[in-house]
Amino acid sequence: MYTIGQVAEMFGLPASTLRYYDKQGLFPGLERTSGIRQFGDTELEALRVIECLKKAGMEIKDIRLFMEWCAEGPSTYPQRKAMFEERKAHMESEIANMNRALDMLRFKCWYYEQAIQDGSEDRLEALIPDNLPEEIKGAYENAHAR
Amino acid sequence: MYTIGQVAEMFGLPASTLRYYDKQGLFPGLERTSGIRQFGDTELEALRVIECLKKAGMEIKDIRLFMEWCAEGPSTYPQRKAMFEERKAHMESEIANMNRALDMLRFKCWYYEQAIQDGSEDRLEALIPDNLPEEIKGAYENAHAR
DNA sequence: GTAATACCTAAACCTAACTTTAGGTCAAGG
DNA sequence: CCTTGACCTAAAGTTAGGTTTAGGTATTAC
Repeated sequence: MYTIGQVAEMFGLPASTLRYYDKQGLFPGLERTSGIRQFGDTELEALRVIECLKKAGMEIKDIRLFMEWCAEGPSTYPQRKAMFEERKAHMESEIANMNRALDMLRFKCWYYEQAIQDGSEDRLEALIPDNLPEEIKGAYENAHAR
Repeated sequence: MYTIGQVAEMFGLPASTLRYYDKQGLFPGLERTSGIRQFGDTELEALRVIECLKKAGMEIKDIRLFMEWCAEGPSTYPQRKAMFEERKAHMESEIANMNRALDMLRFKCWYYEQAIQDGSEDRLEALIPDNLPEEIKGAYENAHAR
């Protein structure tokens, strides 16, 4: 069993954030002795899952729902699975989107590199979009695909 | 030249957002005739860039900085390039992070699939982490790597 | 015994990025 | 004329996810 301060240290989070998560219902079974929170293995695992789900773009209220399902037992396996499947699909499309934005950035980096060498953008503008060098053509097309 | 309503329609954004962007200085050269905003090609291209930079996680105030540099001419090519390079690095690490979270999700989906078939998590817990099937081992290890 | 820590709460505050509201101008249509 | 619709502004409101503050308790250190 750990105190809030120890857990804060372990996860590199301020204690206030852990209190906030608790208040939002993210630790449904969290116990206390004389008012003081006792974090056990269940809560540490919950925190690991919370970190993942936050990276996956999930809101606190949905994470709470998941934690409640966990506390309810095997009858909620299907809901939990469905939630993860939905998140997985959402994230895959998010990553695809970000890769497109990244291609735009790659193109812009190349573009300014050329502009710096040339001293202006004029020569460059004549190259776009039909006379781009091979090295950057893919990124350009990917970034501008609708 | 387009009115704010036309641009809003073209980009699928509310006009209030375009006014907000303008107020934040995202269209430094935007002209008006008798008070009414006139969006030209420069502004449409700016909006495309804004959409990209927002996906790249950039804040409005940094996007404004970029737009100001564009308005200043060739002397700011190096700053602009540096900004894109920094964003590119940031995004690459973001995407790597998200891929780790995605592996955790893949593992969880598999896990609940098994739990539903078994009716409980008990058999499953005995498999983790050393007796996982090959198909999911990679995702598990990737998701739990520090 | 008293001072420093670590914990607790409720409630106010914060930030970003919008959105909504309230009130006003102007041109076209009936 | 007068109403409808598209534009304008400033300012207030909204949401999420915390963070900070103010005040209180309980344990340990000197």
